[in-house]
Amino acid sequence: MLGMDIAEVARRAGLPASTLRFYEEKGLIASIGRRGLRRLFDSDVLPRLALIALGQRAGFSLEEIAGMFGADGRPAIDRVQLAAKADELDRTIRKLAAMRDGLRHAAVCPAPSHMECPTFRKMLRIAGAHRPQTAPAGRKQSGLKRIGR
Amino acid sequence: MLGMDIAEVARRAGLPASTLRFYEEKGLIASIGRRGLRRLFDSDVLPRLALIALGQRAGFSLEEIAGMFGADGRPAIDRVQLAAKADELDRTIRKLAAMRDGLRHAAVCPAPSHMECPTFRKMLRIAGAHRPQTAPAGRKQSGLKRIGR
DNA sequence: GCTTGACCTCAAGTGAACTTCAAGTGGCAG
DNA sequence: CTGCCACTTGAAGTTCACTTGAGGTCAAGC
Repeated sequence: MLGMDIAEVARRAGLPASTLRFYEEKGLIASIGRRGLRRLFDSDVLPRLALIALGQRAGFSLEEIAGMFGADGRPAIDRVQLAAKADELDRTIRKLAAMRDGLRHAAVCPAPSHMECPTFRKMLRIAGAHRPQTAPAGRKQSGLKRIGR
Repeated sequence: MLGMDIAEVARRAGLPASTLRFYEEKGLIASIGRRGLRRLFDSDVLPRLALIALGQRAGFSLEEIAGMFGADGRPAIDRVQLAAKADELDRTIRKLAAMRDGLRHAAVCPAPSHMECPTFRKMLRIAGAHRPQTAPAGRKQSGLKRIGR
C-alpha cells in the first residue's frame, strides 16, 4: 500500500490527525513523504504509536519517549532506564493499591464521617507522608501523569 | 494555639505558601481569620490538606476534591463515587502491573531489539488496545494525573 | 524613625499535551 | 473549468495546577 495518509493512520490508531501532526512536529513519528500536501506514513508508524501510548501510560513524557528512538528510527531503549521505570512503577502501584483498599473501605465504612474511620485516617497518613519538596521551579515532571485516560 | 500562620501550615504540610493561598482561593481550605494581614489557619487544615493530597493521588481534580467537602466543612464524600474511583484505580493498577512486568522483561530481554521480543510486542498490544476516543474538546481530565511525584 | 523581612494582593507566566482557527492547497467529480 | 471538500499550514488558544513578579503593608528590631 506504500503509505497511508494521515486520515487512515488516525483511524487505525484512534488518534485525531492533529495529534499525529503534533507528534511529527515533536519528532515522535515521521512521515515517509507527501502526496501533494498530504503526509504519507509507513505502516510501521502504527506500532510506533502503540509504543508512544505505552510510554505515556508508563509515565514517560513525550520528550522522554522521543529520546527512546535511535537514529535508525527503531526503538533503542536504555535497559537501565527501563528497569528504573519499572521500579518506579512498582512503587506507584503499591501506593495506588493502598489507596484503592482505603477507598474501597471508605465506601462501605459504617463510621458516620470518613474522618472518624481509622482506616480512612490511615490512608490519609499514607497519602500525606513524606512529600519531598524537590520542586524548585516549574514543575518537576518526573512522575506519572495522566495514566489511564 | 488558636491558629497557625501560613508559614507554619506550609512547613507542617510541606507545601509552599503560594499553594495554600491558591487552595484557599479555590475553596479547598479556609482560614479562620487574620492577624493583621496574615491568615490564620485552624489546625484542622492539616488533615484537610492530607485529604486533598490523597484525592490528588487517587486521581481526583482539585475541583472534584472541592466538591467532596460538605457545607459544614467536613468531608462528605459520596460512597458511590469512592467505589467507582476504587474500581478505576484497580483497572489502572492492573495495566500498570502488566506494564511493569513488560518493562522488567525488556530490561533483561536478550532479543537484539525490543521490537523483536514477543513479550515487548505483547505489551504494545496491551498498551495500544481499546483507546476509547472520548475526547471531544479540551482535555477530559478524568484519569489519573501526577501520581507519585 | 528607619530598615528588614515575612506576609499581602492581583496579574501574568509556566509547562505538558493537545485542540482550534483562519487561510490556503490539491485532486477529483461533474 | 469549476466547485467541493478533505486536507494543509502556523499561530494561537485551552486546561490544570501552580509559581513568579511587582508593588504594598505591617510588626519587630536596631
